Amino acid sequence: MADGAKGKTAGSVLARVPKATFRAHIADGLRAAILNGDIEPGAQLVETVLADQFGVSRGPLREAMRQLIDEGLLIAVPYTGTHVVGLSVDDVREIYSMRVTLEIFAFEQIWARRDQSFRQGLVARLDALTACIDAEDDAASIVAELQLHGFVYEATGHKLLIRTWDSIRGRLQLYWAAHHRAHGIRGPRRDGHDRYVAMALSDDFDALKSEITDHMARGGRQTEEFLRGREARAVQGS
Amino acid sequence: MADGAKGKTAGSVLARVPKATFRAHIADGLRAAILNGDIEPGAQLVETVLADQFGVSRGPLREAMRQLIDEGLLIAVPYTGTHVVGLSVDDVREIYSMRVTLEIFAFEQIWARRDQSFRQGLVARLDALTACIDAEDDAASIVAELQLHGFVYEATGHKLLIRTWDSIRGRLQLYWAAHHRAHGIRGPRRDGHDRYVAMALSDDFDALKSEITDHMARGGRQTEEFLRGREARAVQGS
DNA sequence: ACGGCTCACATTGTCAACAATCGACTGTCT
DNA sequence: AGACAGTCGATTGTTGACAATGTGAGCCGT
Repeated sequence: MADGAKGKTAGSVLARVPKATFRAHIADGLRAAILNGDIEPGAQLVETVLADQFGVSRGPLREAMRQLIDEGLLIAVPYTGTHVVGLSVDDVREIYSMRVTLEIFAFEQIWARRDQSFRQGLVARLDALTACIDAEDDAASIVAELQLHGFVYEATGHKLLIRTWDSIRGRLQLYWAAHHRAHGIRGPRRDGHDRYVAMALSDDFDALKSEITDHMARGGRQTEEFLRGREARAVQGS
Repeated sequence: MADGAKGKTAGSVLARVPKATFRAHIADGLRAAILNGDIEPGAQLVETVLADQFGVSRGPLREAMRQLIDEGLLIAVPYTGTHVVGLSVDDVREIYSMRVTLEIFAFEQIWARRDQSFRQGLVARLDALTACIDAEDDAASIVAELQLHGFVYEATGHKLLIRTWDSIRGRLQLYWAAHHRAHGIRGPRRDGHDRYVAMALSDDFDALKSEITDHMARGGRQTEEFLRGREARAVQGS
């Protein structure tokens, strides 16, 4: 609609001024604290305490919490309390089974449209992930792996799919982060993702499908085993 | 208070006491108003006005609005305004393409576990839908169709999948409701769903898959055409 | 000693007032 | 006449106080 836009020199790089609104800022901070493990799964969150901690009133904090509830990281019961979501084997199974379907769907969407920039982007993110793994930086590896997979979703341009991925990513990161804190090294080995990317750039869609299925099965199994061990320990410790 | 109710005969059916909290109540009311067409797509929502209208303060209303934003029914830009989401052809394409994938996934999950109660539930919802169509009650038909498909998702017990369906259902209902208001009769004919259910109860998974694909293609095309006509009219009218 | 009741505390839900920001209008300068 | 700066109204963002609700401890009666 008549944007006129004459100049606007290089709009892309400097578009990120703080942009205001506490809500988003707080939500980011809280999310980071949860995924970082500063607040552990199952812990109760009290609005007044957090409000003080963030130095804001309860209003914006409330809205931030509600956003995290929608992301599936928090659970609230009225007039009673709000807790960080707990870790459960069932959830992991659901997340990984869903990822298989969604990721294959993503590749269906983009398969015929894979261009140079897609290939380059994918390889770049694989390199970044590999670098993090080689540097043995687990936290960075988790982020890099999420970005590798996230790039595929983004590339489809399918807004609804991206939304859905966003709603899963948080929980996935929560599990990985917990795994990382417990065992140190977590991520799949390098070659796992090498094969994944190779298939993604190949012309054999069926091979990619089974690679995704295997990839997820491996990841899911690994995470499940970690959780089962954790549960066993919890029972023992109680 | 302290109802003490030792008896509580039949705990399952009466679990739904009002349960308090304005937020949910307002969210329901607002959602209904939007889907009903009382507030039309693209319209601006002003917090103060709605707060008066609902007879509550801006606090709870704000949270209800934020919930609808997460459901994809509203769009807010900070300090500026909140609008009901507009109707777009791209969105419809995305929704229907996603539905194909999700619904096939749902049947994959439940295929081997289809028991008597599943079959009965499915048929019951088909009958309900058929009755609404025969009665030419479009509004009820829309709800019934959503419940038919929703039943499949629910039956999987896959919480994440159900969540995802919930996040799509609102938008889908928005489009159908708009279509209904514009053209009166909207829904696919009876036999479309008859075949769908027949396949869902058969033992031929591949046949079901193609039926779902066709089913969605028909629905998507129909909705798309409606939207294109609407856009053309809008351009003409402007 | 056990079950039920009451009461106080902790926490969330709700409200009305205040501040920050955006968009458009208007008046002025070139 | 055109463009820019300043200002005004509208709307959302934020705040602190107050009300409703759920939970657990302690008390009383049996």
